[in-house]
Amino acid sequence: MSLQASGSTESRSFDLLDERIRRWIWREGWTELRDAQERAVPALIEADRDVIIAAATAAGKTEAAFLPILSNLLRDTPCSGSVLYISPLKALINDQWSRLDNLCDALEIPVTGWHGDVSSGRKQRFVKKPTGVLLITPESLEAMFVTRGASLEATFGALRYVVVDELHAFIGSERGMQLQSLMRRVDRVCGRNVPRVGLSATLGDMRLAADFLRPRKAQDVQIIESGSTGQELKILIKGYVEKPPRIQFEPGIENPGLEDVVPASTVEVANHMVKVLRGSNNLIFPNSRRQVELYADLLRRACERDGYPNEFWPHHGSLSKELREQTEQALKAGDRPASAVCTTTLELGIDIGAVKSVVQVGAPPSVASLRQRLGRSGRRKGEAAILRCYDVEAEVHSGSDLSDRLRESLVQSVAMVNLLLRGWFEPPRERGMHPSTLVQQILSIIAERGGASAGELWDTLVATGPFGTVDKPTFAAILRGLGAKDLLVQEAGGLLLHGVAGERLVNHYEFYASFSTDDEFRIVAGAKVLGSVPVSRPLSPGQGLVFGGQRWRVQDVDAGKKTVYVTPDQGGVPPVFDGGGSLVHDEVRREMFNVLKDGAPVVFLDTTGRELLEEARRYFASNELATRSVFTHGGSTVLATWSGDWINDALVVLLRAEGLDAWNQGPTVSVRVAGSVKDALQRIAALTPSQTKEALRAIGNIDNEKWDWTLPDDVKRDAYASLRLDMPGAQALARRLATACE
DNA sequence: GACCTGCTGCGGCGTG
Repeated sequence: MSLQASGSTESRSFDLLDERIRRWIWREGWTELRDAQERAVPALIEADRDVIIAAATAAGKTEAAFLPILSNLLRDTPCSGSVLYISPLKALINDQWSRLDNLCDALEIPVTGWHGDVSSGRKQRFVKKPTGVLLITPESLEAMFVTRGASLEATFGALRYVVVDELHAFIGSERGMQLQSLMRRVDRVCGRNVPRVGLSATLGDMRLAADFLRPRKAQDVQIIESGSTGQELKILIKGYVEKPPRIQFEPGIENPGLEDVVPASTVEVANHMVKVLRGSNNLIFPNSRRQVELYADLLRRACERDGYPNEFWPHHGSLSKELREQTEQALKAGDRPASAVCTTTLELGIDIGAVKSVVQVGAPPSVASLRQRLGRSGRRKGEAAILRCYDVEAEVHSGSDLSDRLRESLVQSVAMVNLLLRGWFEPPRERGMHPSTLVQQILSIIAERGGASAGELWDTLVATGPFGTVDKPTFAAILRGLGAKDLLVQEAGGLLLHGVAGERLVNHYEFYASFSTDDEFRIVAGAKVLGSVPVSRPLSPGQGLVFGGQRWRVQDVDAGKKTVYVTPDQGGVPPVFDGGGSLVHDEVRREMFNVLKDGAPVVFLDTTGRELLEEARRYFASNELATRSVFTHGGSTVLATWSGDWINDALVVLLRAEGLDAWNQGPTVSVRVAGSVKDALQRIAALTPSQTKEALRAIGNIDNEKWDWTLPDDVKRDAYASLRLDMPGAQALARRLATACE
């Protein structure tokens, strides 16, 4: 048997695969191995190194990893080795289980899915005979360490590979730190470094990804990067000027429709979408759950109005699993057109079939996110990827602020598309300390091993683990803090055990996730759970509600059961959700500056968009914003920083510590008090690192991550700064701005 | 105005 490699030389990799796998490939009717697959086989088949496979979506990454991995497992009959596959999503585990089971069934290799929705019987079966492929989430793996510490050696003794899917989704977050720590702990249980395999969409900085996969040995990670497909891209940004609602809200009006109370320009956008999207599958990203509900309702109404069956389905994290699956099914089914109005829930790799175009409402949260979204479109060979953006800009009047004058949202969209076309996107932010997750891992290791010494914890988590930026005094202070809160107690011999409070924390299932979530009310209609809303945004009886793509009225709120009961009705508006907005990167703000300074026409704007950009450029030029960075506007001193939010936020913190009322206003930072700004900037530029740390004391609520409440105050402040502020950047900026004053 | 992800063990009840 032989097979062509892509590029029509004979495939040598094919010959390396197990005969049963080669037979499976023939039966599937493959005529060649894709580039990434061809290169992955020799890298993985001996299980002797760490590998990253980075390739565009749908390039066959899963098979690239598993064909050689399974070939390796098949060297023993019956199969006695195992593979640990870690995924960020339960839905992805379910998808991958179907794909792998189809292949593994014929090979007599068991495939076990293990997450919160899987029965304990199936899990038990794997523990009894731990061979084959285990598909698991980081949280379920954490639970294994906490509740099955004594049997881990038996469970993972024959482990040959650890595969991490959607690697990029983990880098830079609490969950990423947890994953790194768990992988380290797996190695320790096995008494050797188990080869790691990272799967990802093309990552910008491969060194960063390698360093995440195998800290301290990144140089030994083999990188398999499969180039872009050279796919055609079609982009259009449509500009709109906001128009007031048809009806100003008055209590007297009976049941106004949503289309009457939202800005008329929003209805215009929705109507245009219906016109161009109907009849095909699309993804619509309006940036927030509230806007998702709003557009889902407007689009559904427009279909009803025109006498078509509905083609638009909502999808976001506060919808129940049933409603989300309904939307996924509609997209996948393929028997009639369906589009999802969604948040980042549909950005990751769950299987939703082919999508014709991607629609972005308002500026995207980041270039990386825009890129990921666009990767969902035009996946069939020869099809272009299509991006449609809608930007609604405020009507400008004499009192308008700078952001409106400069058409910030539209300019940000243009800047982000420019950067996308140039191949740039935000690198993951790796500077975060995440001591909150360190606390979780300390408590977890104590559960796993039935107690641990401070030295053992230091060794596993800091010296050879992912928390390398933590120094000894900080580590000791964290342990002392845990002791003071009765989370830890120390035995006479020095062994650390859980205190009463620690025991309670670890023995509850909420312990396993490294990230925190808000308290929520469930929304229930009859016997059906529709989803949830944050407790911080209460609903009251009688209120109309748009949710899950339909209209409801609140009948009753049971605060004890934390449940809101609704019945179908007309009218109402979508609920308000909580959530942190994403931060804009320095490079995006720099590009926005260039877009405004430039006179060059932007080819992917429509007529209104071009007019709006020209307006903004005229304002930019007539106020000499290309050269002036300090000026007054509407009674405030404006510092035009054109920096990202990490620098802007840090500058605000430092100005406030100087006693000035400052706030971050997007591309600029506004400072209210004139006159003394220059002195303040000069003082800020000269601050020592310990003085900038001191300035952090002025920040109020900095409990950011799940176990921050267990941390000493200054550790918490450092953690906050490492994640959200760029102090050195802000000081350099202050120096520049000080010289620009007057 | 502002995203997302995840979760065990056991008691109680009904059914074969």
